[in-house]
Amino acid sequence: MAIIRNTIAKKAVFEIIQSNNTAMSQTEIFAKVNNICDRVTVYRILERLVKEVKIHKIVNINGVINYAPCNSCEHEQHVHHDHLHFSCTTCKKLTCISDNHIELNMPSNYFVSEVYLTVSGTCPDCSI
Amino acid sequence: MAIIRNTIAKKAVFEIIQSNNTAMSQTEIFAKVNNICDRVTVYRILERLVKEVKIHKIVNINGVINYAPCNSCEHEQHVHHDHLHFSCTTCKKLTCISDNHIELNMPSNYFVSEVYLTVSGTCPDCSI
DNA sequence: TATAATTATGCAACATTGTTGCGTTTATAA
DNA sequence: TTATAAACGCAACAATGTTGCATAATTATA
Repeated sequence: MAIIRNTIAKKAVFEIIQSNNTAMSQTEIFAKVNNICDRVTVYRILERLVKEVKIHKIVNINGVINYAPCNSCEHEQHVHHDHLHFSCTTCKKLTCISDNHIELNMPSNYFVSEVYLTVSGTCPDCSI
Repeated sequence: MAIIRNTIAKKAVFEIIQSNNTAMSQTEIFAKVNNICDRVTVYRILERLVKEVKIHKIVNINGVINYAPCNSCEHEQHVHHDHLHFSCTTCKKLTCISDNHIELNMPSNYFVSEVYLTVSGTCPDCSI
């Protein structure tokens, strides 16, 4: 079984994600690590953090993968985040918004592991 | 005002999307057009078809953009598709599934234009 | 403490997906 | 039939993500 190491770069990446109020892409995160580590290392750290369920992965409506901390969601087996993601078409920012639980009506034989509810539109900052 | 042309390549692309039971990526579509046209042309055709609301754009959980026909959704201003998208983690296929309407509980100042509900997991074909 | 094992990193190279500019071709209206 | 705008091909580029491999760093253990 793999032993998890908490390296300087990993701590820095996690810190950056947690202290931001919107979800961030790899590019944005890498821009903030200030060359502590390589671009590839950031990708690998993100992969590990996702696997450790410390952050989660969300795609915005343009297909760019974003990362957000797993604070609010005290998920049972990581199923059903009780929040939705707002993807602003103007500033491209992705924001987590708490919301009610979603009722699904799935046909049989589909095994559901995650629910992603993303809403696009204009965020308060851009609708002024 | 722009005049819309219905070219051979455009007809072919639309035909391919419509006759497939899962949403398709540009790569899959291009593989099927059999060199009628260039790779770039496929991108531009897809762009036009989206603008004409003949197809719509969905991202799968890996961030790859997929296209599906706008058959079922008799959308009012294209808001609220009454279906969800199932993104299979095994075969990566994206399937449209009809579902009930989703009730949203948005904070004020957020202007909602589109709702994307994507569920990931294992599809019937992969769960055997 | 020394050494082995394994985890994490850097670098280079590559793959995939999507975009832009520009000259040419083609479809449509008059 | 011809003018015009739309669509196209090609080349080049940009952004994002991945892989292989040698090296460095950390942890286990002898």
